[in-house]
Amino acid sequence: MANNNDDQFKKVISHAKEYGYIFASSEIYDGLSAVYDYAQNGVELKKNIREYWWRSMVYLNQNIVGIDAAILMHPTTWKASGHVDAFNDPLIDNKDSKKRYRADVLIEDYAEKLEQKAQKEIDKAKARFGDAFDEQQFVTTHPRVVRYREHQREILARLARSLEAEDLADVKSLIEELEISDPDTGSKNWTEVRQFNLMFGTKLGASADSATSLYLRPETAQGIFVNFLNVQKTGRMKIPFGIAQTGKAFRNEIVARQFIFRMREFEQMEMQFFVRPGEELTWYEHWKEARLKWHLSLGMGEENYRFHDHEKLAHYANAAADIEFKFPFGFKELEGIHSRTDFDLKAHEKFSGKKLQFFDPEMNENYVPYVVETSIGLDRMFLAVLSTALQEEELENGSTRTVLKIPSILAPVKAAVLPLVKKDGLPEIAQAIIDDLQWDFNVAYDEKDAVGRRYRRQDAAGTPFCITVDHQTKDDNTVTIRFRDSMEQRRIAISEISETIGESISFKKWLS
RNA sequence: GCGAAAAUAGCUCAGUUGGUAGAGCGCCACCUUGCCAAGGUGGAGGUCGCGGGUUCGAAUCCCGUUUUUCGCUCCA
Repeated sequence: MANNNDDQFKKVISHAKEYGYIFASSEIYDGLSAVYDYAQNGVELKKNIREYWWRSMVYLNQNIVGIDAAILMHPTTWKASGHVDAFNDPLIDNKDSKKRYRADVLIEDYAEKLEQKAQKEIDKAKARFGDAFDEQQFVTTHPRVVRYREHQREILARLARSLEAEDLADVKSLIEELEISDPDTGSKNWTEVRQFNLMFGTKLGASADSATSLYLRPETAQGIFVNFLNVQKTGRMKIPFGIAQTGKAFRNEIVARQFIFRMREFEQMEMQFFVRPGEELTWYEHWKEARLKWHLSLGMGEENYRFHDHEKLAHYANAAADIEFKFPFGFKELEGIHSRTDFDLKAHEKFSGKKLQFFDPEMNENYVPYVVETSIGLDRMFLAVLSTALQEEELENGSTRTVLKIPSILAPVKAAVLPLVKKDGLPEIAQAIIDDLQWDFNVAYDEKDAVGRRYRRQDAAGTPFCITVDHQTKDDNTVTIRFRDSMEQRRIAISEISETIGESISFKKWLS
């Protein structure tokens, strides 16, 4: 089972390369870890997914508008968002158990144990003295309690000092002095402490000494939050309303793997929906449902999706769920729907000193809106489509067919126009058909090899329609249209081609 | 970052005890006059991931290194 899935995943990866969807970045230099390029077909599929999302979110919701914020943002943004703290971890490995821990957490846990010991003494005394117990006096005089607490304070103070000064050697020393061991195995054989910063740093300004340190954004959401008031004012938006954005984000993952599932440079499609405080959970449920409906509209199988509600919530959220998709390597997060409360806007108010509030005429008051976020990984969506679409079919005649059943609205090339033979004027007719279709659709031409083989070639590339020009075309201006998924063929007039394709890739048909 | 496995043509892979780099598919040209792949002829494409070493001689043995896959770890 696992092997089958591995095989399927390998096939997806090599098919992605062979048919011009995904290449490893800088391949001639042996590639770059966890960075990939979208190739000639990949760029079309990605663009089509983005557009399918954008139309659904922005065009079909009169109270949602889009923006495209810069990747570079003022550095204080990341202090306010919490990324500077939360994305910056001092990590240490145990050489024996091969386990990795956060060094600061190990030390904090040790300090916590001291506090527990002190608490134990207090509880003991409390039990002994009953009502006569003076806790205030006890904790300041009892030698063991005083010692535990003092020691704890010293440790935490030193940890804070070391982290502040980025003195990782001292953090290591602290672990050694305290004889902290691996919680699992008891080993004290530690590596050096290393700082892992998940944000990519860069410099603004050409000369090194005057340059400002910046980060490449680790999420697109903050570009929306800092523009909240601009959009609200200039767009005359009334709560509830949303701001949508697609764009690149960057994370220096410790381990980035599984093809394009986890990349260091990736693209998000996010929408932040601003609501009245207290109404956020209603909207949270609304967007959970709406987003799942969007996924299901593509017809990739209801059984391939499931919700995963978060039990452990991030510091800013009061409800969170993932839409998980069944990738070749199992169910994994594809999209997140988070109720982010007023955390982000409040934080930006605090750090910027600017009010980020909405005057609600119905309630006649100002407030900081609550936020419900939908955030989907475009690259993950791409992988979901590609891995589900790739199928090998056993045909009645015993042969197998490799076919990419990409939903036609997302397919990179909508139709291939094929002259049955490359003479007798058929190529010229085919070319004339292309000249007409290419105004509305991305179409391809192929005259090489037997037409059956060309069909298979287009199947493997994911093209939903083949238009074949034959000798009869010269007599009555009809062609054969052949459908990728059913392999069915139908005779239609040249004048009907555009309408037939157009109908099958109509947003209205797919999204309503 | 640790551990394990791997890296040979566009793809999938073979390559014997170290002795002149191969197959299938794909690609290109021409022929075959063709409606569901795999007819014929010809052709292009690889300093075997990279760098050292051992050897008369290295894809093959040794060391290092890079990348990939899987596991651990982390994950807003």
